[in-house]
This record gives sequence, C-alpha cells and structure tokens, in this order.
Amino acid sequence: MSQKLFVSAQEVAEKAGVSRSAVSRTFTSGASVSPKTRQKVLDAAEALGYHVNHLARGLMRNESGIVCLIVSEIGTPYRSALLRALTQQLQNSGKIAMLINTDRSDGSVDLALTQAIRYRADASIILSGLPDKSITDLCLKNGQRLVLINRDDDREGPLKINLDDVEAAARIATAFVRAGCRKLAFANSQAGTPSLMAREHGFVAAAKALGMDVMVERFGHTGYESGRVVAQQLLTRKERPDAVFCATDLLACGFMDAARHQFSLSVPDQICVAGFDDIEQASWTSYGLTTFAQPVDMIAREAVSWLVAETEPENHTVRLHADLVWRTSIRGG
Amino acid sequence: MSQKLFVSAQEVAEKAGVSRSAVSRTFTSGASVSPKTRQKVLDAAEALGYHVNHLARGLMRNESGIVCLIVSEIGTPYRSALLRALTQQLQNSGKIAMLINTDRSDGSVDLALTQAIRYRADASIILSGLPDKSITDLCLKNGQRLVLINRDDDREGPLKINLDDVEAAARIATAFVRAGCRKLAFANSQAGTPSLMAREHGFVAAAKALGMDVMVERFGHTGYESGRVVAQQLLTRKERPDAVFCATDLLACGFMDAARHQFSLSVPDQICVAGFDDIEQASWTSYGLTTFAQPVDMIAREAVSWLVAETEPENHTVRLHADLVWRTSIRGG
DNA sequence: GCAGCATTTGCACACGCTTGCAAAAAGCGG
DNA sequence: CCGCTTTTTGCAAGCGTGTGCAAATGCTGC
Repeated sequence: MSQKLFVSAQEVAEKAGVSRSAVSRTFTSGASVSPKTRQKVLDAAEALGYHVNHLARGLMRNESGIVCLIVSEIGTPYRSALLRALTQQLQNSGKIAMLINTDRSDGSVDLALTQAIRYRADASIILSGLPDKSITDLCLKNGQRLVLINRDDDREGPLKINLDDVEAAARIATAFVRAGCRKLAFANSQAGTPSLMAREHGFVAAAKALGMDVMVERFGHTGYESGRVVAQQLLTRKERPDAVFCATDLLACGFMDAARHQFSLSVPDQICVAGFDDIEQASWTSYGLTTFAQPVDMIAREAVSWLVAETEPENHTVRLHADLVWRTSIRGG
Repeated sequence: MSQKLFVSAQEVAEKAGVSRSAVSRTFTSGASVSPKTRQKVLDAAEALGYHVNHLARGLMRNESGIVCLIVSEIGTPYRSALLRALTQQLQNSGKIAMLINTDRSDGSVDLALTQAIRYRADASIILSGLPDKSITDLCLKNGQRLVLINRDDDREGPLKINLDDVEAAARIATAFVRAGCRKLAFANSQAGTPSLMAREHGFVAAAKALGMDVMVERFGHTGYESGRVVAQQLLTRKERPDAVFCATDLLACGFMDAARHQFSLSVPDQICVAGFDDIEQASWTSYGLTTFAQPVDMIAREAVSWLVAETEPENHTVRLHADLVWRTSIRGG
C-alpha cells in the first residue's frame, strides 16, 4: 500500500519555515497571525495540498461540525425534498450532513443515534421514527442537540417542529362542504404517525362540527399503492363518498388514479380529492391536486438556525403553517 | 455551559478497574482481551453511557469510515432512489454516508470534494457534476477512492459505473419502428451530461441505421416542466412526430401530460412515448410509461463493494445493463 | 537609543483513541 | 513444583489539531 498519508500541519510548517502553531492559527478564524507569515503558510499549504484534518479539529474543539439526518423512505418525494432543503441550510451554516437510512428494521433509529454519538455529531435531525427515551437523554446529556420534524413528541429538550395539521384538516373540510360535497371520507395509511393521525382526527372532528360523518379507511404504508387500495375499499362501498381527504399526496395520487381509471369517476366533478405535502407530482397536469404545502425551506431554516445558535434558545417547539395550494381536484374555488 | 463532555475510555477504565488499553481493546474487533475483563468493561461502559469516539479512532487508524456522497437535485425521484440504495449498502458495510448537496453553483463539486478531504473520508461517490482533474488527483494521491456514477469520464483511478445507453437507445428505436411509427423524435434537456447525450446520439444513430431521421429538441433542466416545453416545440411542428424517446422519465411525464391534455393526443394510439430511469411515477396508472430501469441496487452494490475492497481491484470501469420495462406507452408488445 | 506597549510566535500540553512492546499472568506437560 | 509456551495486560508513544502562557518581536513617542 503506497498510502502516502495526508500532509499534516507539521510538514506545512517546515516548508514555510514557521512553527506548527502558526499554520494552525492561519486556519483558525480569529487567531493572531501576522499577514506575512499567514501568506507564507498559505503558499506552503497550497503547494503541498494541505487540508485541515477535521477529525482532529473536532477532537480538540469538541465540536465536529457534523449534523446527523435520520431518515427513512429517502426515495419518497416529500422526504427527499426536505433532505435537499436541510443539506442546503446546513452547508450554508458551515455544517455538514451525515445521512442515516433507517429503512431496515425498527429500533434502527436508536442505532442511528448511536452512530451520531460515535461521530460526536453536534446535533441530529430526526425525520422519521421516534428514538428511545434513554437514547434521547444520552444525546442531550452530552450536549448534542436534537430536532424532531413532524414527530409531535412531548418530551423536553429537543426542538419540535410541527405543522398545523388539525387546522388544515378543518379548512379542507369546509372547502369540501362549500363545493357541495356531502359524503366525506379520509384515506390514511396504517403508519399511524402523529401527524397523519392529527390530520385524520382533525378532519373527523371538523366534519362532525359541520354535522357529518366521515368514512375512514387505512391501509399499508404511506405510498401510491396504498392510495389505490384505499380507493378500492372506499369506492366499492354502498354509499360512495363524494370527497376524500388523503393523508398525503402520494396516497392522493394513487387514489385519483384508481378513481379515474378503474372506477371511471371524474375528478372533481364526481368526486373531490385533496392531499397533503404538495410534492412535485401534485402540480403535474395529470393530477392538479389541491393540497397543503409543507414549508420545507422554512422547516429547514428553523431547524438549522436553532442548531447553530450560540445559546440554547428557550422555545422548544415551533408550529408552522401549511398553505393551501388550490388546484383543480376540488370543485369551485 | 454545562457541557458535561462525553465520557472517555479513561473513565470507563477506572470504573471497571482495568487499564485504558483494556477498554480500547474491548471495542476493537480482533484484539486480545480475556472474557472476564471484557465483561467488566462492557458493564462499566453500559453504566456510564460510553461510546467510542470515531473521530479519535479515525485519526489513529487513518480510516474514518466516512464515505462522501456528492449529489445535486436530491429531490428528484431517480437521484433520491439512488441515494437510498447507496446509504443502505454503505451501512451494510459498516460505512457511513456524508451527504453534500451541490445544487448551488458549479465548481461546488470541487468544494464538496474538499470537504470530503477535510473529514478524511475513505471515499467519495459522485452522482452529478464532474470534479477538476487537480482535485481528483489530490483524492487519489491521499488514498481516497472515487466512484463516478453515470459520468462517463475517461480519467484513470476512479471507478466508473455506466449504463449501456446507446444499446438501450437502439432497442427503443426498433421498438418504435415495430409499433409502426415513422416519424421519430428525441426529447432532451440542455444539461448535456454524457449519459443524456449518449442516449440522444445512440437513438439518432440507430434511427439512421433503420433509414429514418430524428427530430431532436432540447430545453432547460432535466425535469417535468422541460418535458412540457419540449412537447410544445415538437408537437407544433408541421410534421408532428408519432414516437418520442425522452432522455429521462421526468421529461417523459411532462411530455405525455402536454401531449394528452394540451394537444389532446392519445398515448399510445396517436403517439408513442418512452423514457429512461424507471422512476416510481413511470409505473403510475396515469403514465404507464415504457422505460429503461436504472439498476440502482446493482449500482450501489458495485460501488460499495469496490470501495470496501481490501486490495484495489484492477477493473476500473463497470458497464451495467438497463432493462426495458414494457408498459403501455408504446403500441403492441 | 530606550522605556512602554501591543502584537506575534513558539513551546508544550491536551483531546481520545490505537497499538507495538515487554512484563505479568495463565496454562500445561512432566 | 518447574520450565516452557501462550495469552492477557499495562505502559507509553504516537495520530493531527487547538490554545494558554510566556518569551520574543515590532512599533510608538520621547
């Protein structure tokens, strides 16, 4: 193995004819170096191809610059959009993202957080699943910050970013009624995550307040295929719904496709559909889905600005607003 | 700041009544520790919440366990699917993924690779863009391995994974002809990446071999919207094509939507469409797109197994086959 | 040139870990 | 019980960096 090894500050120092501390200070912002030596160091570094070893720096400073993103279903439109926004923001703030995929088993969130601890990540952002209390405590005890996005947990310490799911559900219920719909339904997956359930319960409650019942159907994972299955279940009922609120856009897309191509229903004339997330596909002409936009950029900004704050801010929970994006899957407007 | 600091091997050693080396060896596979002390150490570690500091370990071993993924357009279906597969494989091999988003400017690939070097990543996988020769050399000189996916570069050193784009293009050309199409077109973006151009040139060449010309139209980025615009350009021509091969599925989806809803054309009766990537949406009922499947899992497996190989393998280029997934956007079959 | 001050520089230690080496302990056959 | 071999253990030297401290240097005004 010719493993030439990386060039170290020592070698740069020798080449530049200064002490090792000088080169260290050159690459430490806010350190005291004369412009002359600074230039000598920079030249030598350039010539040798020197790059500060962030592992060693992290070791010394006790601050690695790493932020762990703990995600499942990375391939999904909403998740990947959020991922994009988060990495962007992190990089803007001089942090770097470590990506942990928790698709495998459950409890893998704990495993992921363990990895985060091993690499001394400054913080972790959890986009899916919910870690064990013990692990959470371990993170916090070690000064590692934690962000939970759409997880709706009520423990103290982490920053919790959520949307106004129930209000959104209520808004869409009145929209349905205003469109003349009478037989409401809710399409959900069996994932049972807090935000999905909030939308469901919010919708049912709002409908009840308006004097109507809601047919609820749940199936499988939160994806396109499940939307089709739920359509099967809802549209073969004796009393067919004329408006369906789907817990996510993926479900809604599956639902619409089944409704149109399998049951030959026209959207929105015969049945109104709404979704949640505002994934890119919702805006595609084939769907034109009326839906609620997850403010991914805002979420990312909130999360990262909290992470990098010098002093730990007091407010540990943020509730963001999901805008209603009106397209063509509901009559009127 | 109550920054309790992480618990160190030293503290574990004291609590367990053994030397610091003992605890280190306990967490190093293949080291010599008696079962008795091993257990004492594990108990103490558990009690104190100890986790090996991978920064320090990486520093010593000169092997961080980090692999950098350099990606743009993370939110895109194909990219995020590949990302999912790669993180999965990396974790299976005991590595961890660092994610760098290069959406911002160009030249940011070089910046990304610099970050990779700073964190002493064992390897980098580049899914988009192409780094400077100088940076590439720097990586290789320092024993950092490099993988280029669908970048079609011809420099020595990195592993290059590509698909048989031109063969695929030829296959689809004959499929179009077999379906009775006479006026072929190719829809592309202006990105001009090697794989996109390979598909275009392969298609044009194959058509020529079959005795026909191809109308080529390019526009903007490689996304849904561009597909719509290209449809506009192609379908308003005097001689309207009756078969279109789109460089990616996203373009194809945009194209189909415009063709159907704006030009009231029926797919595949009046116009045949094919794509490339086999993103999830291609299988959605609204599209039923006939397309070529990127073997993302295979790509990930090839990349990672090459990265973790003890001895650097000799074969530095891999050409994988893209299966044709037949759906309903081409007549016959 | 010199006292007085601000700035720069080098030394040396610390960070948490791995690992070669030699000493200590354990096992074993007689 | 002893001499031998094998395993386990502790010591200490690193890995590449940041930083407090004291010495050295540069600068200013007389």
